Amino acid sequence: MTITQTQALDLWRRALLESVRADAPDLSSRQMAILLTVYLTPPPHTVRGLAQTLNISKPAVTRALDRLGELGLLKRRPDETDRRSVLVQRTVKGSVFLSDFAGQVMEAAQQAASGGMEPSVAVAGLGQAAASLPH
Amino acid sequence: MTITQTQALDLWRRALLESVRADAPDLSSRQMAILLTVYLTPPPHTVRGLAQTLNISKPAVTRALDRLGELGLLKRRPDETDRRSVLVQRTVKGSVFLSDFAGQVMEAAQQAASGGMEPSVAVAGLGQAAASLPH
DNA sequence: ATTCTTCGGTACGTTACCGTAATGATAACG
DNA sequence: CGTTATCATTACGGTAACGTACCGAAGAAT
Repeated sequence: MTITQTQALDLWRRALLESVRADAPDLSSRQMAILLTVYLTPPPHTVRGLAQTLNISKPAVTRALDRLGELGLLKRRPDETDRRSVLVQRTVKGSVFLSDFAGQVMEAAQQAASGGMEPSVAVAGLGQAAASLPH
Repeated sequence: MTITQTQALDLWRRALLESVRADAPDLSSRQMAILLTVYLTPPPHTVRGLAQTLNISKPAVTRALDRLGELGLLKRRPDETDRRSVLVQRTVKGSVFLSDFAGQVMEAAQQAASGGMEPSVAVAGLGQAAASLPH
């Protein structure tokens, strides 16, 4: 899967637009990153581990888990072998949510690849401006 | 560009992770959606138009433009022909920002396609759970 | 001219998130 | 044992976002 700069941005735009339009749970970047990490990365997942992976503070992870727990997209389970720790686990609802979201991204990818409708002007401008600067 | 469910989620995860780790301007979904819409969609862009496109309130757009303006990623220019309106315009800084971001997405797409490291277990679980429910 | 409509912005109260610092519980070590 | 270290969580103050409601300015209509 190799994509152009324009395709990358248009993919992101289309998927994000769907996500914003629907007044769905509106997760923050951190919440979404945690959710995806838990579902796509081998367990176990602890608060500390997630905090390190995302490079954010532990309380931020705790609060994100609170929120994702309320929504039923994730759940906590005490670690039997070390009762200080908490293991973050997947739920059916979370799987469905991510499955739906994946569908949106896939569709966005299709449309972004097929040109959609009007990439030419805007994209050309972006390419020029960005290429003309040392950053 | 046709991708699988797993590739879609892994792409999103990897790109998002980079974005979260770097303590970059940390834009909200709406802010990002506005930014991308302005850069990838033919002008003119007005507050009201953006509000309709994203299906959010006008004040939300105004505040998002305030923020994106502070960051220099976008700017407002009064419409000469109708001085009630404001035209949202691109900036060099915004172009560079999106160009960088596109790079992250492209890289994430590469890695997601090549399997990265350990998709098997987690992904299988997701597929099963999601497929087993009527949603 | 006087209304009516439409534009973006402001005011207000609410909600949610952040990071730092402190707390409680468990484990590990002397 | 007692102490220290390591979990996650809560407390706190600050910041930023939300939506509803309202406002002044500017155009359109009569």
